[in-house]
Amino acid sequence: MTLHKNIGFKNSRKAFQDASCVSCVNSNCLIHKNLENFSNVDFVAHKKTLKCKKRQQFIIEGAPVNGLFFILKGTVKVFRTGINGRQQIVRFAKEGEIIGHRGFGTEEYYSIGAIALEDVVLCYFSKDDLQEALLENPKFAYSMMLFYANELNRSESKVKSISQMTVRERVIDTLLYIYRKFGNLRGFLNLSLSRKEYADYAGTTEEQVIRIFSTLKKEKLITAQGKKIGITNVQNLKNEISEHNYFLDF
Amino acid sequence: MTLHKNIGFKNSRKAFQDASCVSCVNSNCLIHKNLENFSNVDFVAHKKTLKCKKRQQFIIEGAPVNGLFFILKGTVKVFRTGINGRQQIVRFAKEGEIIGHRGFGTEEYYSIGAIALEDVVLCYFSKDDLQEALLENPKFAYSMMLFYANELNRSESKVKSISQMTVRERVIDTLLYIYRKFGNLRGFLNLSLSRKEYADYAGTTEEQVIRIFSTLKKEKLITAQGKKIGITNVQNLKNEISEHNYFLDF
DNA sequence: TTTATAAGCTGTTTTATCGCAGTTTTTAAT
DNA sequence: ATTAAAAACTGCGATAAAACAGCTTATAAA
Repeated sequence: MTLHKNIGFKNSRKAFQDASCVSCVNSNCLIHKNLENFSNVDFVAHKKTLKCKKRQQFIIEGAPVNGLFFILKGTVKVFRTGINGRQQIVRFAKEGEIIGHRGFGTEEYYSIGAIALEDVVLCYFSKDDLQEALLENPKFAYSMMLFYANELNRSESKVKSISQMTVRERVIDTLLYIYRKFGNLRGFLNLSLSRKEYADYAGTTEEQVIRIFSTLKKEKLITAQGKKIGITNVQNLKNEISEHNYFLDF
Repeated sequence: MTLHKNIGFKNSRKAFQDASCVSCVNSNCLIHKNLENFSNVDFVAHKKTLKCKKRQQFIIEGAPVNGLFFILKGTVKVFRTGINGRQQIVRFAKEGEIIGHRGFGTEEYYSIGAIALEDVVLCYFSKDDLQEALLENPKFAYSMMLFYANELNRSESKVKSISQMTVRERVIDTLLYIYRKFGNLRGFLNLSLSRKEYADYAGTTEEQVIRIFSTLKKEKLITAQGKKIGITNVQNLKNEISEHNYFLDF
């Protein structure tokens, strides 16, 4: 029953899609890592690839959960909307990462929205296909479990940060988070964000971020040319928040 | 190889311990729920049961992770220590719940501490045994994955709360959390906490909690006799935080 | 019963952060 | 190149929350 799907290329389209996971550049993608363990090749064959233009929102808060996205290429902003429309940015995600997993538990509806920060290519797996794959492949399920466990640690670490750090410390923490995750490009952080977006991640206001940025500039801790932010000395910034045993969250 | 372990009671102690999971009163325990799927009975046989006196700390922050605890009986406080020893209470846990799972990912060390709020009985499973059980039992791994997914939703909901709610709202949120999780006993919340503990959960100070409690008393929203807190009208309290689409976290 | 210690309470002061308003600069569109 | 619109910036007043200090009431120990 399953054998004839593995051999030959009668269905060339399916064969190509299989290959697209096998030869995927995102070697840290959980699907890619567990490919050899899937007895049912259909799982990967069923995946859909979709493209999003910059600024396009592909997950709407409150929409029913049908499946899960893996980023093949590009950068994504994940957020929730709070009181009086105030936005809380949950995280920034890049290629290889999973989006929409928060709704995969007992949740019927997405608790987050997701928007493309630049042109993005996404791999989409339906909830049913994923569930089937998880239940037949314990290694995959175990990998996913560990993934969630790490996300949980990250999130609870952020609870502590927000409730114990000052605004200045949270802004610095955000800068370091962007630096760890997206690195540098020609002396500037390799992800351009507005002051408002920094604020929405750090849990403060645009004005505070502007104020703190200009102070940090005076203190020669960062450089700024419009949206381009450069960290002069990473260690100096780290030192300021070292008491809050800061957590590496990629 | 495995058969002789199932039949007969040569090792009566082991047989008793197997039974203790089969006939466990915590029907929502993930081990209990997945018992029929474990091919290797040793897993449950290896579990250790331990008792903790009130106020005893059984997980120390920073200690290496060796395994995972399930609460058989009693109530537990889970916390982290922040700057200048300030305590952040992560959650309160009761029978059937898992403790120490935050360290089960790639974490080598517990990122939290756990202390018994009353006399507690714990079931302990080693990390190795659990890993083995998870990798041979996809249903169990899937259950654990969903458990983590829900914990993640809870935690990220808390990030939003803390960064967008006022202190008064957070204190009310905490009261409702205790009510949902531990219910009422003769008109009072069925878990006695100090004002300091309310503060450490809500992310504020003891004085604030005291002030807000006395205001809520004047407003006839709660009653208080020392540590015993009674919620007069649950709906009225809920209404105050309804804008923050509040999340049911048991 | 007395004493000690912790927990609860309240008024005042201090501080951090927010929100507003007005200005300048940058970016994008025509 | 010109214009419009958005983003960045700054000062100032308002405010929520924290920190401090002193006092009272429980709770536990001697």
